[in-house]
Amino acid sequence: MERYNFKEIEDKWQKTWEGEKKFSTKVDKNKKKFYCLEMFPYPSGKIHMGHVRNYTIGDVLARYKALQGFNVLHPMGWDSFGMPAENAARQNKLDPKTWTEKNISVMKNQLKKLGLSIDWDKEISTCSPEYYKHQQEFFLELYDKGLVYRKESYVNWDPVDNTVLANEQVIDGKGWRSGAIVERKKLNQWFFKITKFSKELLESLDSLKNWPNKVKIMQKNWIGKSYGCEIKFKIQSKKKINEIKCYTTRPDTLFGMSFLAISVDHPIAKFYVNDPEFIKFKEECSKTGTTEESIASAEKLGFKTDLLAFNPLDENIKVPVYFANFVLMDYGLGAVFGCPAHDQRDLDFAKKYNLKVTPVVRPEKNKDFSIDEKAFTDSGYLFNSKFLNDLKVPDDSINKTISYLEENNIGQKKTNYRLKDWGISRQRYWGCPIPIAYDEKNNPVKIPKDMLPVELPKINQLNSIGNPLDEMLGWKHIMIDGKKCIRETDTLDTFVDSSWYFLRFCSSQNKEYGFNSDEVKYWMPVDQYIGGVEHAILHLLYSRFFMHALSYKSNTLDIQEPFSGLFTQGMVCHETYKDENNNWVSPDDLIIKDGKKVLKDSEKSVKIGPSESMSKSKKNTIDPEKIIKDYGADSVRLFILSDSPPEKDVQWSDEGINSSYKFIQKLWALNQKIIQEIEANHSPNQNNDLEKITNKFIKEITHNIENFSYNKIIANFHETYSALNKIILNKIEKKKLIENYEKILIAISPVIPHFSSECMKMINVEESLVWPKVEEKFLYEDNVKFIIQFNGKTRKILNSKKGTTESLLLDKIKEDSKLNQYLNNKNIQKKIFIPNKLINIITN
RNA sequence: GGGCGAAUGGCGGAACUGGUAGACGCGCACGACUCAAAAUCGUGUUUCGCAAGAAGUGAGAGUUCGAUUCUCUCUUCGCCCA
Repeated sequence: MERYNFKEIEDKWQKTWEGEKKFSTKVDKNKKKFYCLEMFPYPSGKIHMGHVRNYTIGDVLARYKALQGFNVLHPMGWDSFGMPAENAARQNKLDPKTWTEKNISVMKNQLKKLGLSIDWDKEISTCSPEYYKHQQEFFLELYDKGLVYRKESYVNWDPVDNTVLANEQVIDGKGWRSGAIVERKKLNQWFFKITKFSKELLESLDSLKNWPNKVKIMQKNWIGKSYGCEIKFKIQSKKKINEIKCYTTRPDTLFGMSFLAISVDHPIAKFYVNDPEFIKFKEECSKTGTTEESIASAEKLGFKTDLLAFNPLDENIKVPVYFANFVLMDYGLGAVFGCPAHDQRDLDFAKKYNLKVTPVVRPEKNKDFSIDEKAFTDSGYLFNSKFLNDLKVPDDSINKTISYLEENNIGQKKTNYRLKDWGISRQRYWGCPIPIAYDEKNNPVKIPKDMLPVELPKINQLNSIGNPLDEMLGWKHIMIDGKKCIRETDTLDTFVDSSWYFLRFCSSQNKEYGFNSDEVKYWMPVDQYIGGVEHAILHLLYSRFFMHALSYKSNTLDIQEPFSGLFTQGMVCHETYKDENNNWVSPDDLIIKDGKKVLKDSEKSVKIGPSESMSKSKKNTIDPEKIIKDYGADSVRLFILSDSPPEKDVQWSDEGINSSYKFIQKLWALNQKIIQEIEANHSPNQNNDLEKITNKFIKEITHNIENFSYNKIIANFHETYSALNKIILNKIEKKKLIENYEKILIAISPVIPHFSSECMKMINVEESLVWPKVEEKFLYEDNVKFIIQFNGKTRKILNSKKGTTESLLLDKIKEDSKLNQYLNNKNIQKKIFIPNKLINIITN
């Protein structure tokens, strides 16, 4: 028998689909829409197994929804601005544009070989001027709405490469390339006012019913709403400083206050700018990075001022005021009061500077309590706190203290968010230019609409130092309304590019504006968004913000939430290998000899390590293109779904892909048998289970696709294959066989579309296909399996008619030679009977 | 340190609202075909036991006629935040 020639058949169907534009979609208001979107890839060079998994999961859903009659939008694009292109360009001395475009064309070809049902007519690339032109318009639109502003802010500065580093380029406080210690440096930068929507972004999370709970919790924590209090502290000073305001979530610990700590960027720092000691201290502070983590783990440092702060609850108590490196100006008010007994950071600080440690919360009333090395942060009762003593911590104590502070006009209840405004300036070449220039007084001027897009100037070679746009004088200097201006040379964070691409897909060719509002109204929101959980916070939050911001004060757009459904898939893992010198070894360099994996060249054995997420550094990657070439796209699709539930990690294995390949060959053999049976043209005959098998299969597979239980779909495939194989030679009537086989082929088509199309062609199924309905009548069972339990232990399964009564079942049990033993010489104390399911007899 | 989640054969994993634990796949063993091997097909495969049977879902308790599923405590691991 002829083997299944996947190469020829897959190629044929991919060409057919492309030729007839099978997957191109248009707005059709008579049809219900379904917007299926997977996170678009960064064109890094080649697709990897993570992409294969992501896009296969999405493709199964898109094809299934299309068969169900939905008008499906399933587009693809390229997140094509970003640092890897710049790094590659510096290394290989070429233009990032050339590098990126080459990668896109390679990867697009690879994706096409997977047989995805993508509407390539809607393809977009964020680095093309047709795309980022509209992004620049949006920027100016948000600028007009007051949602964009400029301020001085810290960046990670690499003093050797003279460049700004992203947080992930800072490794252990050092620059990833130069190894130099990273400094904090202040630069003028652009921000999106995401904090304006803190409340909305938090509250509308509840409306996202089809999001994983864990992602919603992560976003909630990131936004970080807290209830607290702003407190005024009177200051004793020879300078013109009367008071300092602090924000705190723990006003109830005020009697434990032993110092006040303020940020070096706090307004009162201006009184110290000429103090050489302070300047030195500020420089010292700039040596820690900008991430919360690096600030938290750095040694706590303070600079003692000549100021004293009064405790607002008892003016006889005065405490010193310090500038401290762990207080940031952009959280709260840039000033906090220190209560060492109940905050570990404050305790470390107090120990270093010999400050008083007064405990004010103790776990039990009327018991001695003191603080040693560890701050006490649990709940308990207040003490050492005069009129607040014995209040229950935290609820009573915080509320009562706030009431007292408000009544006495010392403090005010306030809600605070951890979320900070989104810094969007990047001192890089390969990004979307910010459509702003500065006049001679350095005031920002919008680039007029008719001068958009601000195109990135062509560049021949990137230097390793600084931002190349700074050097492009011809580009930088422009005239706006007859005035000499200088362009902004920073580019936008690439997260901006991906914050609205899903809108662009709705009308990707629209020239006038970023999208057409009619088309957006029809397609949006994305019904199912699929991608890695690593984007659970930033990308998803930024996209949500962008929708809120575009809808804000808009009469054309009123969609707040871009993604009504979200699915986060797991990673693809592979075993790791090391040679005798502990160097990573690629699976491609191994062969199997005597059942053991050995090095191809030397035949030396390797150490097999744990299965880990595929990465170039551990050399445990598998190239999808090679696998598709060897096994075919359908086999790859089948395997990538089969072993694990999609939300969990999956182990790639040679045995696994091989088994999928063999399964398709078996299906092909079955197909040949079926064709022969159809040609045999059997006359009608009773008594076979074909309809039952078909309908059971459709019922299960429908349920499993709806629930993202894709691994169980593959199990359904195997079960159905075995069942069919058993009955197929039972001389089934031609018409019935074709009808059922067609349904089965449609049901497997979302996973293995090429194979299914080929088989359908062989039985001449050509009309437009519809997902089959389950016919319950074929699933009706006369007999039910009754579970017979004695004292809770299952002893036998009895087949009996549906609706068998308790007493009838009991009779059957008494007749059964094995079961009646359990009743001999026993009294029945109790019987639990569940109709058509179970009887449990309790005896003594 | 905080939040979230997970733990089931040699391995990946099934078990819908509590009701036959181990579907399906991998691996392994045996058998058929073959001079032989590969491929293919068939049978078996939680553990102990020849068997009848007993034990068994990370550990310990609890609720229940009945718990992988619900509650509590603990252990280990993963992810996110710090």
